[in-house]
Amino acid sequence: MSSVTPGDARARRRLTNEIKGDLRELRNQLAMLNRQVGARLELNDVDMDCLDLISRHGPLSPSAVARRAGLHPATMTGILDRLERAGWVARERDPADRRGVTVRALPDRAGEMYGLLAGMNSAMDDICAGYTDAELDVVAGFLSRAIEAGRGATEELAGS
Amino acid sequence: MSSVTPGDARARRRLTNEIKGDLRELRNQLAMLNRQVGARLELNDVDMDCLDLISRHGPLSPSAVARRAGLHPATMTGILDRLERAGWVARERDPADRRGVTVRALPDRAGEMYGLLAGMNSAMDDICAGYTDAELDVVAGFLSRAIEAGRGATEELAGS
DNA sequence: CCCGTACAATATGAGAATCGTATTACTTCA
DNA sequence: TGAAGTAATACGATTCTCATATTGTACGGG
Repeated sequence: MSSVTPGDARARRRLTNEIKGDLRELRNQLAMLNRQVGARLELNDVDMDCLDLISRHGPLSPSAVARRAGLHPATMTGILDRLERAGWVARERDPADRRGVTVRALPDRAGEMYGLLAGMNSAMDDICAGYTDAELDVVAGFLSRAIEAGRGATEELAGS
Repeated sequence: MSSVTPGDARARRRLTNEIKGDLRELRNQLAMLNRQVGARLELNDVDMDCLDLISRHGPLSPSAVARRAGLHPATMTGILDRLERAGWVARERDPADRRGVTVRALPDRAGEMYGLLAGMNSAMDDICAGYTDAELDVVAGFLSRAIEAGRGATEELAGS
């Protein structure tokens, strides 16, 4: 990311708006992909989101997942019940604080989901293969920043 | 997008995987942002998705929205009832085929949602402002391709 | 022209999910 | 020790989803 070239301000504005629109469209498209995958696995929409959170951000307490996902703690109990019954996660009592529970993603069924996402996965590999290392760096940096912006905006709304 | 530089294959693989992970995380984060916005507007999660589809892809028939969103047509009736009651969309009879209905997004309440997304919006403006035109082109291209990949993967799952 | 078939949207009812509140179990601090 | 606070969950009322049935409309063949 080098310094900004002045360029044509109008064209630049258009480009920025295009990117913001694309981001919204991408979110929607990926949500639909998720819904299809979830349907195959008999997983609820929200359940997938939570499973994703648990898989990515390590063992978490139910309330931590609820906070991150913006859901009511009581709702989380139901979600975890379903995920646990279907063998996606395990609940373990926190040895340090016996009120607490930590939820851990189990590797067993992960392959099933991976299989359903294989098409998307290889499509993304193909796309990435068409870029130079430097370009991929730009994209990766952009995505990280966008995630961070999303987190910030979410917290701002959640906190007020 | 120029031709690929050989570079270090291992580092490249790592970079590609990072991007794929970021994409999943971004989806999740934006889903949470959406949930917060939806909560403020008393809009359901799915309702937001459908409203987004209708806003972006012009007037659509209920069944077309249902197909795109991967939802049952009867579910769509309920969703549109809620959206219509709250003044987000309008149903109009299709003059060409009187069995049909077309759903159109109304501009009235769009500003409310825009306001809630203002934080995210300006954060993205800031992020984009830090890139050169050429870099933004790379990002925009990448996003378009990723959307297309998502669409393809979704259709593949939906069709089978 | 009319009838049978096909299609779009919606009504209806059964099952499931969500969330506010109450409850139980445990910790922490006075 | 006991009072207050916290984590998770049980429970019930409300809401949502979806399979099926129904209504209204189009269209092609006789």
